[in-house]
Amino acid sequence: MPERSGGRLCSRVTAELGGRIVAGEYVPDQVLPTEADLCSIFGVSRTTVREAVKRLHGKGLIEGEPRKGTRVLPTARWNQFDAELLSWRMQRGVTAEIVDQLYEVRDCFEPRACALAAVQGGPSDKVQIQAHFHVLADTSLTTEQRVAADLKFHLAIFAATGNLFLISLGSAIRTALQLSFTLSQRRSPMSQTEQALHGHICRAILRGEAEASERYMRRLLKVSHRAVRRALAARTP
Amino acid sequence: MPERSGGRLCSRVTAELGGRIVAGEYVPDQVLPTEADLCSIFGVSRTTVREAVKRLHGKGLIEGEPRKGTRVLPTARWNQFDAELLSWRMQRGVTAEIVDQLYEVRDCFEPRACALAAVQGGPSDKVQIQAHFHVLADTSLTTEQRVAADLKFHLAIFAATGNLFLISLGSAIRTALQLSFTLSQRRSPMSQTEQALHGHICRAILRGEAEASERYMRRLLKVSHRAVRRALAARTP
DNA sequence: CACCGCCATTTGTATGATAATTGACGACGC
DNA sequence: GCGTCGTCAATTATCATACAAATGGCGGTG
Repeated sequence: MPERSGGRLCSRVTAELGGRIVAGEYVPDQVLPTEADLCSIFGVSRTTVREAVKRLHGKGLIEGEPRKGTRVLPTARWNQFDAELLSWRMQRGVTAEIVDQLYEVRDCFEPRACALAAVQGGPSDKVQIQAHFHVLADTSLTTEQRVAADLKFHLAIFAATGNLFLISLGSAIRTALQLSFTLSQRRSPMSQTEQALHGHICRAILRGEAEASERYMRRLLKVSHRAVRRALAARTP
Repeated sequence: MPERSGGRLCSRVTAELGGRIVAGEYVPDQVLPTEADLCSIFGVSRTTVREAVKRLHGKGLIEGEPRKGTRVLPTARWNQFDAELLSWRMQRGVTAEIVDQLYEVRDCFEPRACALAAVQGGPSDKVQIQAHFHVLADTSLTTEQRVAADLKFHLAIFAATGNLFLISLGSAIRTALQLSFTLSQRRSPMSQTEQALHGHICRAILRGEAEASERYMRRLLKVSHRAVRRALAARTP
């Protein structure tokens, strides 16, 4: 029985059940114990189980039909960009595969987001980006604080695009990155190269230079990806 | 009382409430009637309301705390790529803004997905892509059937990448495109240009030509975007 | 052997009650 | 007068129970 404290009971059950599903304990198509069984498994009432199940249904993980039971949906129907789902996946082991796929995705849209921010971002958006960069460059802060600033820097770029989809995508990425940084041993202070690239990106966006910001972001992602992979590889063996 | 038939009661309430939120009837931060009020508004029991609320919670639309009530979260925390959420947004009016942002995102991902499919896709993946293209090219079928094949063609490309995030993205896009096609008056038979571009993409992927497939997909998206915009503009005035 | 109808199982919905959380207000002491 | 503390009330969270609806299987019957 997971007696992890904090948070609502329903949330804990949701996380437990969701975690087991993403861990492959219950595989797509069919399965999942009946609600009554889940009650005894988790030691909670049917109401609570049901609400957890509904939350997972809302994320596209499962689907229920009377008499036939509640079955796990194929992974293609899961909302892989859901922040909670991502966090469950990464807490059950940050594999190189997840990280690689994540950077693949980031490489698709972050450079473009830079270009959009440079062209379409308003002055207030750009000031935000700059502000977060300044925190990032402040060497007197703790690593943790600078990691937070790093995330906010990237989120501010998304916000500047004004594209709801990209903004939402940013939130998901935020969760993933935060975990990948934290779990992969809070990599040593950001390299000089990454530091410098952040600066280049920031300035390019402020000046409205779309292509330059795009290029710099591509390079940053390449460098960052390598760093995360190294940190990950150094942990597992 | 929305007496729309079909589907479970809980699903209807979820769609109604979710629809009202995305329509801006309840704005972010604060508000939302108490559960008891929602019961009388929708004419259902508290159990049902609660399960609908939990589903929306799972999508990141709302958050509840005892005594403080249930409040709408800022749009940045919504899972914009959730298929249901997208469908609610588009059913309440497919604005040019949504379509534009959607194509912006597609332009980020789909060309890259083509390149990945060309390089990393296995033989069976590629056969699938080809099969859907052949349906698409069959002029003897109904428009509806070919629209379906069009969607499947794009989904097959995502599937061939093997990247879970991209595959999930495809599902969301699928919903959006289906609606945008349907609502925007099922545009006249796909233009010759689009037809030809699908063929170019298909062949380039089968041959493993990453850059070529990427280029063709970019052109297809450009053409398709214009077509949808035209269809949309012709409907509203 | 084939067809029909009843029964058991499982999710869906309803109802009522109790716990837990937290904001608001008022009483008390300094 | 002012601050601190306790009580109250409102609202979600959780529990227990019951009934409805759907569906697959089982057994009865011709």
